[in-house]
Amino acid sequence: MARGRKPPTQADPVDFAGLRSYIGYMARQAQTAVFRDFARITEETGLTPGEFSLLTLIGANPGINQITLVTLHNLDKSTLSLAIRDLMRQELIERKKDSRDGRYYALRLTRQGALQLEKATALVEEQERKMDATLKAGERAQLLDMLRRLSKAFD
Amino acid sequence: MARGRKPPTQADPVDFAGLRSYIGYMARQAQTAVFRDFARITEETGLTPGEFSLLTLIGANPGINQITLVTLHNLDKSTLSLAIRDLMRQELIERKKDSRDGRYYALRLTRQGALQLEKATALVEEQERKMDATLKAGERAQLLDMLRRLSKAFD
DNA sequence: CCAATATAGTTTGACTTACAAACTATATTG
DNA sequence: CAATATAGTTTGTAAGTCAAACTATATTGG
Repeated sequence: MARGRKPPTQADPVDFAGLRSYIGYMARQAQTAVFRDFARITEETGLTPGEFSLLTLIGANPGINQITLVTLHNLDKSTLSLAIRDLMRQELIERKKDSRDGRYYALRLTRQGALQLEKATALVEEQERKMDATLKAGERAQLLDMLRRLSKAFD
Repeated sequence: MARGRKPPTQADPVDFAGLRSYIGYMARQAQTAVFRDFARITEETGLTPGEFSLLTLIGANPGINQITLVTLHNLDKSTLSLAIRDLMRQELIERKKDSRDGRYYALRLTRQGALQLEKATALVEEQERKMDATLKAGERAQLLDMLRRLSKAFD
């Protein structure tokens, strides 16, 4: 073994230019790292990151409608419509027409949905602990607050 | 005007459950907010966020090859191959075979690429200043450092 | 030297996520 | 009741991603 190889990539150190001083760039790097790690959770539960947060919101707010979810997540309503359809097909959520206003659906978790959400939540908490390991005391709260402010900066 | 409407979405406050205490969730929210805002930059320069960071890296490291970019950005080499093809078609970069090892391409910005990058960089700096407006003194450096540590947590 | 193996990069196919526009259906109000 | 607004669906399109099979070039043990 061990034939036909060369130094792993570049011998010279790479110049990141200003890239690493951009919050936009670093936020993307962090976010894609988290998502790559989430693949493990997806394997075990069948839930993608987006599905996980939708189920969490529906679980905590039974009877919530799609348009509310749309504003919370800043997605297009057509995008959400497809996501909801998939969750219905997987029988993780169910819905019925609002009796007072037939334009709305009231969304709820199914028994199976609540179960899957519970499993996924445990794994997500684990993932969060892994992140905590890289943070000092108090930094988590600070980070969350800064991220919240950043999101609001572009409203 | 003003007919057939109702309260904007949900009257009751929404329960975010644990969602807002998850770094994973908040990082995604912040990142998508930044990307939505980047649309303005894309309109003016024709560059997507991914193209911007590729051009920045190529600009700062003339002669860099694709496999190095792949490891820096954690993408699949096939994904990068397509991105490079598009940048070539737009004539923002050019490449020539490494004379010592014909498997490598040496990538460089074209004159046009350097120009577009310069324009986009100015707009990105502006975007960063907008984020700074939500941060207190010293927080930017702290945030960048935490994001860097998070990325490394999942290596 | 050359066969075997490793590496750089491309092509193709599939999948995911997203948005926009046109549509259906229901509700409100002048 | 006609006009308008809102909730949600369908369809088309595009970007971004990965994986596998492929081409081409390079290295090295025997």
